[in-house]
Amino acid sequence: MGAATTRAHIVEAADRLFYRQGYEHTSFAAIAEAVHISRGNFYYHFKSKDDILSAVIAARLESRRRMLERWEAEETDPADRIRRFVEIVVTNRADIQRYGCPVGTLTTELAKLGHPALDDAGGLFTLFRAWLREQFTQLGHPAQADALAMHVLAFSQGVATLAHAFRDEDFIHREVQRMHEWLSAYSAGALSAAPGDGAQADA
Amino acid sequence: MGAATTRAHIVEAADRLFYRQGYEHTSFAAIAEAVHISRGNFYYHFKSKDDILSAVIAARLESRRRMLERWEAEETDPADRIRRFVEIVVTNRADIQRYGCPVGTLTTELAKLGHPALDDAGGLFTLFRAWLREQFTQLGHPAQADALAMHVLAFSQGVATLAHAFRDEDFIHREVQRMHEWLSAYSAGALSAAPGDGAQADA
DNA sequence: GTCTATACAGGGATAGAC
DNA sequence: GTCTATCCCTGTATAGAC
Repeated sequence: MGAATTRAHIVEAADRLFYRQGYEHTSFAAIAEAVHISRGNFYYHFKSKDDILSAVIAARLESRRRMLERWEAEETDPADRIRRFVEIVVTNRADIQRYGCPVGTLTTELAKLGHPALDDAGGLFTLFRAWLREQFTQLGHPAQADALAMHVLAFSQGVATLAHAFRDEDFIHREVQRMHEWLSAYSAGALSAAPGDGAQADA
Repeated sequence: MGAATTRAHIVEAADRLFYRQGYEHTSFAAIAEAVHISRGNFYYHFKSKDDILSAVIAARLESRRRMLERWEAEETDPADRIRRFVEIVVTNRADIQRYGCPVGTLTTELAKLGHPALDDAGGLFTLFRAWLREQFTQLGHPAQADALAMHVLAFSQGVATLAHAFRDEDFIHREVQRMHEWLSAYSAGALSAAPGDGAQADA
């Protein structure tokens, strides 16, 4: 097994374990077992546990970037792109109910640990925020775009946290439905019919 | 110093540290330093770290129960009681920006640890959920009361998570304002004017 | 590149003196 | 009730053989 693939396997296994068990709670022994290598061999590929975390965060960032690029290619209407984002909690409902949101839970944990990689992990939130902001701007709401982006992010975090706590799948579907209705007020069709920009669409 | 007060001091310090640093990350040494007792002396008051956690959860439950009872006494209108709940994220904005929501972050951590006290911690969510459900029922929405309660909980979790991640106070105020506007559709005044029950109030 | 053996630190828990 | 001393386990990290 080459070094490159072993390294990739470690990152992959660590990613999954950090998500499911948390970063601090995941030991080298657990990762080693998953990858089928010895503990000592880690240090040929990474110099520390923090180093693995950095690689995991970088991998997640890259993965999410590719996902957003795919959405942009597949959906031409910014409103449809935002709907895609909202649907994440449905698409990933099984994992979310079991482990919560990979972005939110990691950020929260690193913040409590006072871990230096917190800012890097926060980049995941920033990535989604900027992307959503861009979509709302294209929809014709440049002045409120960032606030709207944050609102959609808050939706996803709120749904993920409670779906995780209560293991409630119906709740996810209800909140997504509600979000889609809220979004329809900001889509192109409703916009042309509305006299104002957003204050009214919100009420 | 009597046993009762020492025990209370331990619970108090552990509560604060579990909130700020997380449960697993908080060592006996850290609690001992905060309470100014020796490590060994813990085991006169508690038989294990899990035992301290149980006491902390029980204390939080009792604290929140008293808070809700106070709100019920101070506000006669159920709509005002719900508004009180929504305002939590403003009232506690400093701590929330630094440490997140005490209920959500603890529940998420215990879930990742596979900790047996997870269900007890979930009782905090259940407490708020049942209380909010009761207020919405009194407002005249018995059929949707639970879904509305969950929606308000999701709001608070979403806001807390993002306010924590971005340390953004303006965001908190915007989302609270948005929530108050949404709630106004469910208050007694708007209800009598609306033909339907809730589908419309959401749009 | 991968292994075994091991050093070293930290954390939970116990024993027993005072 | 509180202390000190200590045990034991787990976890990260290193050394060095293969």
